[in-house]
Amino acid sequence: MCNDTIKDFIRERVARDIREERVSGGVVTRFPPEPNGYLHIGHAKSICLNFGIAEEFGGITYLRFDDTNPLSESESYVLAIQKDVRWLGFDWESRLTFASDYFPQLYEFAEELIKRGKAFVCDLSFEELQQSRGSLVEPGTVSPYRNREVEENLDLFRRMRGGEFPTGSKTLRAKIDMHAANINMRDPVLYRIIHAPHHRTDSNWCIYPMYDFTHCICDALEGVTHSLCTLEFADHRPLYDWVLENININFHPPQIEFSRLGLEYNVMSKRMLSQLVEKRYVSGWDDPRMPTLSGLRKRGVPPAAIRDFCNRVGVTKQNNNIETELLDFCIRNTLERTTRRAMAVKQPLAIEITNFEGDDLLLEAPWHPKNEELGVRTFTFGRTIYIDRDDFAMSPPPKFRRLVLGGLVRLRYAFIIECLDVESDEHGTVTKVFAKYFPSSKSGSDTSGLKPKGVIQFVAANNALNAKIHDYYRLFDVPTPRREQFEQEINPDSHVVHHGFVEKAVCSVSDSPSFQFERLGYYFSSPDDSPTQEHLVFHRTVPLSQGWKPKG
RNA sequence: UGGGGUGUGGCCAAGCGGUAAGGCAACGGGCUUUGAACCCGUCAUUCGCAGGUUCGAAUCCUGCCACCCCAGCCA
Repeated sequence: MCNDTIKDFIRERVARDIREERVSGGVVTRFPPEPNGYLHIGHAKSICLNFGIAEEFGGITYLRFDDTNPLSESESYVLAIQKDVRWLGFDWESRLTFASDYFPQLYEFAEELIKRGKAFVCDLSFEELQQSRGSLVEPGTVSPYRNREVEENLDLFRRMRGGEFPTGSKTLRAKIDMHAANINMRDPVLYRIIHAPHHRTDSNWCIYPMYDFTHCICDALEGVTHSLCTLEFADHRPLYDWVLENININFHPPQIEFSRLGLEYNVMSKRMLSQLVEKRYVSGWDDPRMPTLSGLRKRGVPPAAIRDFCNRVGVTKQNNNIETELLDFCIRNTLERTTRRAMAVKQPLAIEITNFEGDDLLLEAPWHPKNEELGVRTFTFGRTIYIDRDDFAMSPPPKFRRLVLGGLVRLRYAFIIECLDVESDEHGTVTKVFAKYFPSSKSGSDTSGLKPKGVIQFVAANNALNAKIHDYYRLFDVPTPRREQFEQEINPDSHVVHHGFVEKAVCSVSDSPSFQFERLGYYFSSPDDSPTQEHLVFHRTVPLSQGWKPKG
């Protein structure tokens, strides 16, 4: 974690507001997700910002669901989102709210607007409204219903609420300016008719308020001192302010925008993410390749790593596309000190130790090379052992420091071996290696005087447990997948499964699902995976950083 | 041809008129029974471009250029 005091333009603003006594009752922020999808790492940036600021300045944060559209929202998302926020490490305590909690008040404010002649009921169809809105360069045209009397508007609006009109047949619109350069100000829709049950209010309502009308009022009612949102809402700020200025409400939060998080080789749009799920490119919202919080969790990414990441990327208004290396760094950095080491082979290659006779030897190694508190584990060495295919080469590339025919290598925490011979199949693929070991070279008490160039991990046949090892790679082939063709840019090799072995000792650990398989990476045994008799299951959280790449 | 936002090294990002922080990546070296971790060191004469103001500009002014967002009864 970086311990430096975080500083960005929003925190500076908050600090200044406090200093100049503009926030009398303490800082209040909110995280306002719509329950129509799962949270992703971009949301984490917003969560860390909102909850982080409240923590730092002694304030409070609401978790408020922006549930004004019953057509796309549901209870299951509400639950999933709460789980993710909690997992990330934040607590809203008693401050769980829903925009739908405020439907009665919102309705009253709408009537107030009508009574003040600031809103009218419009009968324009969807297409007509779209037509009359104008374009980016042409002003809109005024609705023929704009001049209805207050009484008529009130009557119509009440009947809309009463369920007299079909879905989509009428809207309540703000009376602002059809000539406004900002399209959001061209008499925007405030309420629409939707005859559909809502996950919280069931069928109590058939009219639902729009985001622009709802969000600012909810912020004000909750006393939000700093309403933080992403840049695409900057154009909505004049409307946010207009609504609050035209109703009788005694609080007016400032809206402050920052840029959303971009992560290379990923997509962050809810639409694209749900496409990946629906079209089965991934196994679900929690697929370990997804940038969702549930996906990251399933991959074994610790929440602290995500928080660290969010703090490191900063908060500005610049468009950004963060390299995945930074996230990987944060993950390794938080896992490094506390994660047990173990040995595993992904693609087993058998070695017969020709000069080994009798029962396996019992050996010992620390769970962590530096953190002694983690203690030690035992494992065995015997006549048959497995190493990774990658750690043996008949024709090694330059600077290869592993096992070669006639060469020496150190088996991690065990002995030095020398490769004597190999056995190959008809394709020339090595199927078995014959080697001799040097009894005097035992780790910790080596008197052999031999100096092998490299060290590789191994698992003795008698100490091996079957393991299904999932390796994950980037989901996309390109740094910035394009909305129009992202399906063609999916990396077909983003998921590789190996049937390998891990040392038995991993089963004796119950307090942590994460291991660093030495020289391979950090792996995670997900509690979601149903345990089977045949094999253990591990997901690669992140590979180790590579100091040497084969093939140069 | 409208409105809003942004331009500092490969990716982020400080900088708020006094002579370019930091992180990641990369590269070089040390250490090493994980080619990991760890430790050293290198990495912007220059801040989108062009003018101007000033003793002095990434910071102020003017003009240009580039990129992102906006025409849901989505949020």
